[in-house]
Amino acid sequence: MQERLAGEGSAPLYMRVRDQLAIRIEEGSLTPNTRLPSERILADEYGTTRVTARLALAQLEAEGRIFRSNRRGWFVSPPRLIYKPTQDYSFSENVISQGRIPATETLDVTPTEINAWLATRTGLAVGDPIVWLRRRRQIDGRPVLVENIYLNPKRLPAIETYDFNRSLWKLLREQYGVELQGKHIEMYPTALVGPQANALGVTIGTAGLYVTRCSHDAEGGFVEFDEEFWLHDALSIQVEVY
Amino acid sequence: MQERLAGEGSAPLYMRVRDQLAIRIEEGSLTPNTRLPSERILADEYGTTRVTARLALAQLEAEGRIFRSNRRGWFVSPPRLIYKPTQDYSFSENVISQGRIPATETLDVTPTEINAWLATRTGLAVGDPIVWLRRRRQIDGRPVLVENIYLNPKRLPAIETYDFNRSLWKLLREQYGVELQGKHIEMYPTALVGPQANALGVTIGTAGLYVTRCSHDAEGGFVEFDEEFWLHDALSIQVEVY
DNA sequence: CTGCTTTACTGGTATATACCAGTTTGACAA
DNA sequence: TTGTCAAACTGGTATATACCAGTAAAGCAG
Repeated sequence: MQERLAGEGSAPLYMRVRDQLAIRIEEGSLTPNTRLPSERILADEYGTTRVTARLALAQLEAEGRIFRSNRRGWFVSPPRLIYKPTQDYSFSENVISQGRIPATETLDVTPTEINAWLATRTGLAVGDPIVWLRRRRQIDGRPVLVENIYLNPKRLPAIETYDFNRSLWKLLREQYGVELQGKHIEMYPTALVGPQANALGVTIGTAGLYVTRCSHDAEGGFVEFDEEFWLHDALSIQVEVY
Repeated sequence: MQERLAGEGSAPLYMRVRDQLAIRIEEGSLTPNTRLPSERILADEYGTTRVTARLALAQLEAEGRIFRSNRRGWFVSPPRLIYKPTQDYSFSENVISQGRIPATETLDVTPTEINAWLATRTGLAVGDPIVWLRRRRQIDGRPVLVENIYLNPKRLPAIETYDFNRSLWKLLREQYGVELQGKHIEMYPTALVGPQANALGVTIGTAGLYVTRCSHDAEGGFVEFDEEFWLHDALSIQVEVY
């Protein structure tokens, strides 16, 4: 190809490449979940090198417009899931209501003990028993979050014997009569590292959103503490205040 | 120096450099707002090249642990500001209550008209008058967000004549008797580009958090629409639900 | 001491190249 | 037709190098 981009705007080359790709996404010639041309081909098309092409791709990734799948290529990001933490309790119902297909996988269920960090979050004492549940959740087949859930076995006896590949919220309500009342939610953007990046199949350091949620029942007793690691391009958060 | 890092864990070199720097931050030999050694010096210290050193730095930046100031160097990030969108109305008061020093600069005040995008957000009609206000806000001298505020001149006559380098929320209450009642908040992680990156003095593409807030008064009338662009490492969001 | 200019230093952008580690595809054998 | 294996291709990591564009410090002139 060797079609060099004009340097009119004097913008950096990698931003001009970014702009060209953004146009191809916006105008619809590249639709959600479509694979982009490979880095080597893009570099050739725009008359530059892989390093610069990767800068342009990293830019679009940071904007949440494309994502990568390990050694498979770059893909156009699907729309963000709208998530209303003050209203939504069920991931699955929320995903379905937006016309998409949810999936949940249980990675691990481990009875363990409260450590210092969990003690300050849950109000329980260090050494108290807790059930640690790890799940991965998908939208349209794409893993978008992993979560660590810590369940209070005093409030939820034999909780570890249930199937977790379904709505936890429904399980708590139907099997234990728990009506979640209060929640404390905290969230901030950060990078996905270690087990979280692995479980989501993304490069270590991919941008993410970290969300924690501590739920209590109607009597104010601690029920569950939830720690979620989302892909940063997968959700949009909405809060209504009255 | 030329002290090459052992490759025991077989982790990539740039991650091992990252780990070394993270330790220096955690143990306190690098404190908030301290400048890190320059990229060239780091590359030399760890026996590698600038490109790899930059990978390590970009990693820590994505995690929100360091930030850069254009051509001045890399610095250790200060703690995140805790922001409770359901409770907090005043940026300044919130910053002060966390023992830090706020500052606000008015960048621009422009009377203009509602466009299609604003119409869907505010409920007003295309062509209706609106006052567009641009501000930059700092914590301890570091610009952490820029905002576009759209004020309803029908509800707030002569609003453009006031000084905006203070709490807008107090201005509305004291001068117009507005008691904000309902808010619709939306937020998602994205990259800072164009005027926003410029105003914050960061590289185009720096990770950010985009927050919009639409406020109504007690009678349900539209008062103001606010669009905020935050540095991604500057805040932690907390929501309480009862 | 003050104010200006020069210089050194910083990160920002870019090229060229190489090898590695998974994924996908296509050829071939059973 | 099915299963296996090799080849081609993908992004991931890394070195070496160069020049540009701002920042900050040193030095000099007044």
